[in-house]
Amino acid sequence: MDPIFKPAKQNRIFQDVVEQIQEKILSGELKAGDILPSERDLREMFLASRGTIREALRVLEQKGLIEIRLGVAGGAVIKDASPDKVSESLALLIRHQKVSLNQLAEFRMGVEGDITALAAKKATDRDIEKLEQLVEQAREYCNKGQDFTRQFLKADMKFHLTLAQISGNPIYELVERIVQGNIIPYYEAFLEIGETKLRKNCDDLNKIVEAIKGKRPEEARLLAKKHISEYAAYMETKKDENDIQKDR
Amino acid sequence: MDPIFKPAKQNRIFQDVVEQIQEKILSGELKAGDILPSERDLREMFLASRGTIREALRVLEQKGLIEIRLGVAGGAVIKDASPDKVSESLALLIRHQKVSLNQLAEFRMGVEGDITALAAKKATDRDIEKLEQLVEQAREYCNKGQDFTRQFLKADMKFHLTLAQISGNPIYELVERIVQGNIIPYYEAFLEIGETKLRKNCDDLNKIVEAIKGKRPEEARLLAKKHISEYAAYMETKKDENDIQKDR
DNA sequence: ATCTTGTAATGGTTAGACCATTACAAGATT
DNA sequence: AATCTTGTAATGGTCTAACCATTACAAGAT
Repeated sequence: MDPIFKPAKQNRIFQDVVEQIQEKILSGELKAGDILPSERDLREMFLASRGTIREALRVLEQKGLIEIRLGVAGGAVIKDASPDKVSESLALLIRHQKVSLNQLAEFRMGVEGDITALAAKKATDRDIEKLEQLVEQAREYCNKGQDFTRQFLKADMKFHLTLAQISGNPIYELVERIVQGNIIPYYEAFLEIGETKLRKNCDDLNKIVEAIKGKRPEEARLLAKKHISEYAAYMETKKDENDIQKDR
Repeated sequence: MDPIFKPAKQNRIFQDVVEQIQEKILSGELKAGDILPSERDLREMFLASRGTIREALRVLEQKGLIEIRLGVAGGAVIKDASPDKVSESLALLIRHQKVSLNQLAEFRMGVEGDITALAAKKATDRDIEKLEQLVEQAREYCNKGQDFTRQFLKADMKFHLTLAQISGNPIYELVERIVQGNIIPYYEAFLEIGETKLRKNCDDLNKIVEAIKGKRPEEARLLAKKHISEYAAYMETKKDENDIQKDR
């Protein structure tokens, strides 16, 4: 038998709906804040049943492209781009044990190094001022002792995120957000960091700022890598202690 | 008024279904290959309508946790963890945020450098053998002239992907796939690379392999960065030429 | 032994109904 | 006049019942 005819449509209808709407969003025809027609209107426009439209909306929602609002004047609102869903799926992968914390740390070492080196090249005086403020804040929490570990960690995260912003490349900012969103929850379980270690961390940050101030990218890179590396190693020992404690 | 009563359930039913099934998957109670009960059975188990069950299945499917098979003995099959969905959502973000090619190249320079340096540290004799084969193949396409640009580019991509695999860190492999999936489509529009440039590219790859063979990570890093950088710059000029041509 | 066909299970889709939530306007109260 | 209450209508959330499309498998035909 010769294949004279091509198979008639095999796609699921809701997928077609998803693609059409997604295309309009990505092309910019639909911007953040815009509201899609109501489910009943979409049903008429796509000539599909409401159930099918709703399945399409579930997919778009899960992709992070829309958000549903209830009530009159509600509906599917186009969302601004956000790294949340990337973070979510990465978190799923990690929970599936496909990626270890060590591998995440290894990746982070490379990326933070690149970010810091770039920041050292591009930082303006204003940027450096902001970094100094952040380090100052971190040191305050550090001086207040172990109880403020959480605040210190938040300041530390903010510091690295600011570096990513200074790098001027949104991809780095994105990666930083994703990594932070996935690493921190794991560490939060055992939130007790020795005071000596806290002080050491502060000194690290200070040195990094100094290197950036002096426009020495490669030195900044090495310092950042060392900072991450030691931090990860310390957390790993804490984790082991925690595991042993659990075994008892 | 005192808030004596808590608000009655406000969650959407399909979300509850998603969470219950997802939990069973992540806890390992449901393993890859297992099949969920049929929609009609799930409807009875969750005491929900089939439409609601189907909305939950759409979400789980979009998360990459299940896959739907048609026909008798079909149903929702639990999938193994895979980076596809991370890649997809990140690609969405990149398209949405309109990240520039230059920024993608800048990011790639850093990452490819890290990957190559890591590969130089970890490569086994077998790995190096494989890399040499890939370069050999690339050189063949290169010698056949411009018409084989596409094949050459594919070989070049394979080379970088292999480096990521050698690095032993799945995150790098993931990033490499994402970058390739997002960069190549942009370049494919103007697929004509000068023969001198092709040859230069081959030489680059050769040098990188040499550095890896000699276990010189930092040299390998620099070579890789230079390779990406020059490649991106060349493509940028090609792109400008193309734009001018369009304007006519 | 191989091909064909019927059967039943399962996902895909539809239509119509009703409930829950919410913005807003019209009316009631102060 | 200002504020509170209530009705109304639009919209998402859910349910039911039915039929279509795809597919594995068994029973029968060749």
